[in-house]
Amino acid sequence: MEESIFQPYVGSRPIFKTDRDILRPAFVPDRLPHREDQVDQLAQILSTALRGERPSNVLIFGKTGTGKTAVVKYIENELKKLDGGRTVQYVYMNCEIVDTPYGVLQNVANRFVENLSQRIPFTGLSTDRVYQMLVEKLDEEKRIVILVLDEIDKIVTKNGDDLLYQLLKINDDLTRAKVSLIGISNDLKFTEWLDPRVKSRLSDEKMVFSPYNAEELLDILRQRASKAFDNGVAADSVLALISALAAQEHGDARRALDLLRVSAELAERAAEDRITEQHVQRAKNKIELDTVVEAIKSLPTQSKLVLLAIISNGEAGADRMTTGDVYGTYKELSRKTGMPALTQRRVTDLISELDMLGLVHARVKSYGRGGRTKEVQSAMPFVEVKKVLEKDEFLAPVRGYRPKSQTTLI
DNA sequence: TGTCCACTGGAAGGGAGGGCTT
DNA sequence: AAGCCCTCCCTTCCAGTGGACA
Repeated sequence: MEESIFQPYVGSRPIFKTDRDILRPAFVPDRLPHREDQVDQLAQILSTALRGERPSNVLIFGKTGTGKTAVVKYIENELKKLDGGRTVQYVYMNCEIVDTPYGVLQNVANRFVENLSQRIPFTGLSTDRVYQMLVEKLDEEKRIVILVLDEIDKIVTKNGDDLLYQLLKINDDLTRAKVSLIGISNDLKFTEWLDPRVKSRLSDEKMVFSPYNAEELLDILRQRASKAFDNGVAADSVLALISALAAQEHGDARRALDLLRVSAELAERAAEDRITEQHVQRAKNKIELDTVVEAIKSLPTQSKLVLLAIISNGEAGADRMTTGDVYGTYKELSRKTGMPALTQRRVTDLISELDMLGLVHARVKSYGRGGRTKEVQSAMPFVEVKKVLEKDEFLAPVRGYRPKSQTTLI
């Protein structure tokens, strides 16, 4: 045991006092700084549930990392303390992960099924059947169900508001149970997509979470740091730097906490006993790179091919290009790799997806007589992207590919 | 002022893949 | 086994269009 590769790491004093989960965004602390008002407001709305009445539906708006989910989960914990989950039941559902009507109904219903064999399968039944099963399950007991739909805009933009309409009037089909909805969205304008009836029913109560400013972020960090670290590990100046950085990114507390956690991990790995500003800078770069690398890695092969086409054109000197240019190179690449080539229509969708992931910039532009098309540009350094893309086996045949200086690349 | 390009992006639908029901 | 259902990924078809140029 004396000579071990672990030696350098076991000797050093760990930086984290306890569990590093304290710094994860999903952790719900026993106090939410600068969200006291929202907590009060939501508690007031939901308190009717404790009297056995159905609370109003609530719509919560706010950008990422403004504490929406934290407040909702905090209230869930508090309700449980009081009620023990007997009459009030909370169901949390993230509609970005479960984003089909069938999926939502199936998931919610399964929360009320203990017997594994009675669980509703993830496919096979009609949506109406699943809805009926959900109604039956809910109505088995007299209870108030608070259904939280996080990222509710995702399900509306993809599938329309039929599901919401159905859920909003589910109480007509229930005799013993009652359901309230809490919708969480980071898109203020998403209600514009909704049918007016759905809109008014869903937003009995509205709450808006504004972004944290740097001082508020600092308070949050201080609170968490004092739990996660011993005194002196995370100096106030370091925390201030982190909150300043996160405040620039529209006051995202999740970002701030990630930065602090990764900074601490870097410090720990370097066997240092305190976090320095260098650690923070490095953590910032690491997080940014990791996010991009992860996004590219998890792309389907066809999207990778499209991305590679954009990068290749870029390397060939065409900084900006049209959809047609991308498609030309893409077709060439798919021929060389032996992948079936998708239609241009499909490829434009893939380009838009890459745009939404922030990997490329694409905006529609008119060149007058030259037509109207997307102008596409890589948003990332070519080398970095290529490094990741080249790890994909399917793309092996086109390693080192350069497009013919053909196209009319702008 | 009108033309006309190179697409855009919506709509509809097909079919493969999963799996229930009878 | 035949008949359904739901979702995902795509294709086909196509009306619509911003703006440089004639």
